[in-house]
Amino acid sequence: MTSSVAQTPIARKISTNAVIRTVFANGSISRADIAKLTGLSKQTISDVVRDLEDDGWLKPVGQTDGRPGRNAITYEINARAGLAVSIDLGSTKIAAAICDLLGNVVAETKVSTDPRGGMHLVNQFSDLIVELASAAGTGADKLRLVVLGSPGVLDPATGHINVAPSIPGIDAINLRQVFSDRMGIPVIVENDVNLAAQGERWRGHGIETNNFAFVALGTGVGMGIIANGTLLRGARGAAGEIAYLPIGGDVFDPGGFTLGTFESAVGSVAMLRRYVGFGGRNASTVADLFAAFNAGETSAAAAIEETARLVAVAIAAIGAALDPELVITGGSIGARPELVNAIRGFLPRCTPYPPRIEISRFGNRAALMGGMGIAVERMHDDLFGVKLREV
Amino acid sequence: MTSSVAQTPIARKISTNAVIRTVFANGSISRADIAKLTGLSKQTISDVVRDLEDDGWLKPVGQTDGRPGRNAITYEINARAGLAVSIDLGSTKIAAAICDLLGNVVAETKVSTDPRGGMHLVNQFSDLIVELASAAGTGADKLRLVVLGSPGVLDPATGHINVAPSIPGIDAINLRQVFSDRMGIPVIVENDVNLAAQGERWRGHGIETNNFAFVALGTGVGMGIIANGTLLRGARGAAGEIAYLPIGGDVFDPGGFTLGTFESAVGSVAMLRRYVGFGGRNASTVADLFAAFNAGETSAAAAIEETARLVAVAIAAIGAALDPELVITGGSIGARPELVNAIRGFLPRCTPYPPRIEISRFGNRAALMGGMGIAVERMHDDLFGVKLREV
DNA sequence: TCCCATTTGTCAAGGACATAGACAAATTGC
DNA sequence: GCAATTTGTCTATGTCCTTGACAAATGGGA
Repeated sequence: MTSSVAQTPIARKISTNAVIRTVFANGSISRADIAKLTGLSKQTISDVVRDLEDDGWLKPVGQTDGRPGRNAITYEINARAGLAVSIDLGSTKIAAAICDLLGNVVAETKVSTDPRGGMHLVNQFSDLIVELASAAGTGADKLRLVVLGSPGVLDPATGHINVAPSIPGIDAINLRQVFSDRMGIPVIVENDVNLAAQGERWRGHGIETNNFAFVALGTGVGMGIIANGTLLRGARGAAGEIAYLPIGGDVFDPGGFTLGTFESAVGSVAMLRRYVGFGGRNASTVADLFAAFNAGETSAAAAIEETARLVAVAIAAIGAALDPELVITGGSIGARPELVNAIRGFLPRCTPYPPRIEISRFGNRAALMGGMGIAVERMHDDLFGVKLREV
Repeated sequence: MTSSVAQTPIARKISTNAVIRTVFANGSISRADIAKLTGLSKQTISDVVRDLEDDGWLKPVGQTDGRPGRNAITYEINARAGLAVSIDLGSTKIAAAICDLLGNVVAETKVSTDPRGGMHLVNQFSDLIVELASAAGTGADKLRLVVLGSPGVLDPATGHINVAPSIPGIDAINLRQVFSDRMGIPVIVENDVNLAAQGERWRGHGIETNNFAFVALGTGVGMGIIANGTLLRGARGAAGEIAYLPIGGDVFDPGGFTLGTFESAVGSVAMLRRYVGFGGRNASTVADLFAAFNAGETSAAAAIEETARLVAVAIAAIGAALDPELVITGGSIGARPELVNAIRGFLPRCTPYPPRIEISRFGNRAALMGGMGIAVERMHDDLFGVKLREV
């Protein structure tokens, strides 16, 4: 009788959520306008905004001016009220950034990966975060979340990395758990190519597309799939593992098991082997090969063309299975316009409805961007999400 | 001031939804137990149940007995309060059924498809529905929804059928619109293989699996994909159109454009051609071919084995792209255990993580089941769903 | 300069919905 | 027959939202 505990938090949550979303969508806005846009009453908006301001989520930012009538106080999101970390773990480099509630990058850095792997990486991440937080003028205790992109196949339930050939010792520990315990905040681990797809979805070519695929071509190959607007992970987290596509070789050859038939046919090693096979002698790296191509060398052209042909067939297969509207390419090979143009040439000859092909908007920052996108989305959910009780 | 209009329907909607879900999940149940399970107060449950009973959604059904304390009145869903129609349109047969809110079939029938196609089919559907409603002891006006499964590629937004080679004149009209106007209730049009996948998801092998594919093998081939627990349609509704997979032939051969490379290689026509090529002479239909196989004929065995090999490669490709936990096969060829056993033999030799393979639980009723599953789900959503206003 | 239309934001009253606790009614078991 | 138990209603109370009135603030024109 003294005081009821929490009777109907749901109605206020819904209102709060509506207010926050409106402010996110409209930037600096007055309470009167929020009321008009949400359809809620002025009174309710005033109450909700007061609470949000008291808790630091909104801040008054100015006044309307120049129109008849009393000036309104305008409010906007206090972006610094929520900060999160995105880390892209690569075999040679680690990129990391801190972003705020609006997705603004407030600090970013890049270092060499500790070659000892395993727990040493956790230490490295931890140091990196402290350093970034300091650069952002805040404490590590203000961070709410870490999103970590890593190569390898991840168990979607636990975030445990099952196969990560290029990072030593990382499949031996439960990276998500260990790292989360160390930092004291939630850690989300996601495949780096999946993150790249999310990055394009968030602020890249996929921003208006609910069905697309991000295809990474480099030393290895991989794919991130956005279908119905959300990321596809598959039953064991191995969706998009196109290394194993039965294209470019004999799938019944047991050699394809370990390396993957398609990866063996279009990875950088295969491309260079192909170049040598065609008589090329002036390239020991993929960059060299493309330089040779641009210098007019026919063996380089042949190597690129054959690779493009196989990639086009793979995209045709993906198109038949998933019907994407768009395929975004990235990675050291996939980001080369020379290759992509060749793919564009082959595609209409092997599939009746070729998807559009674009090169990643973010280059090698795509995964980092995706991590930030997920972090922002997750922060919004945690802070303002309306969760209905499951019965 | 006279009376407020509809201030906070959301709280009551949430409570109502919780009650309905609890009754669905638990069957015959007392108000006191609903209160315990939902965590809502007895008072609220009594109010909500009274409203639901007044509107005909719940009905009292008995009393508890044998335990100490006052006996409780138990309630259950009034299944007949919502009826819907599922229709599976095939090139030769139309199957149709009426089901109630709980998914019970209350009337079912099967007739030959009107060969004139087009508008004649709408007439046929309409007559069929009146007849079924009468058999179910109700009027057609009690029906809330029709789900229609059809071959062909459907525009996910409009439900318009773009390509349906086996049904004449059906791509010339907006079937969903015309049929819906005729019946005066919403019509959902969905690809038949997608519906089959939904059927397995609802009450078949996919009931506990969030990531699986239904592969239909017969005169044509097709696939329905359930990923993250929901159906994948793709950008143009063509997800799962594995007829065009670059497997079993040269994808750069323009002939594959119209028929589809994979379909040309494993459809029933290809299978019979292959049988003849191996010297077989005793089969003019696929059923004959399997009979010949079971009689020990080697050319039949060879034809089946080669088909199984190609299907296994296709499943490997699908596995690489989607990582399903399970592949369910159906269709006149895909439902044959002889073929599926052969596929199971090939699969581990061409992919490192072969998915489980099962034959459809419902045979040629899978699409009809899927339509009922969608209808039931949609009725629940319409009747008791909690929709938050989008800002 | 003054007044008026316009807009903002608060106040006050009232309704819908939920909760908690008291209590009557119904039932079993000793 | 009585105690224990369970059901379901009644009463009181609190939160949240809405509506309409109203004060405060502002620009524009007479």
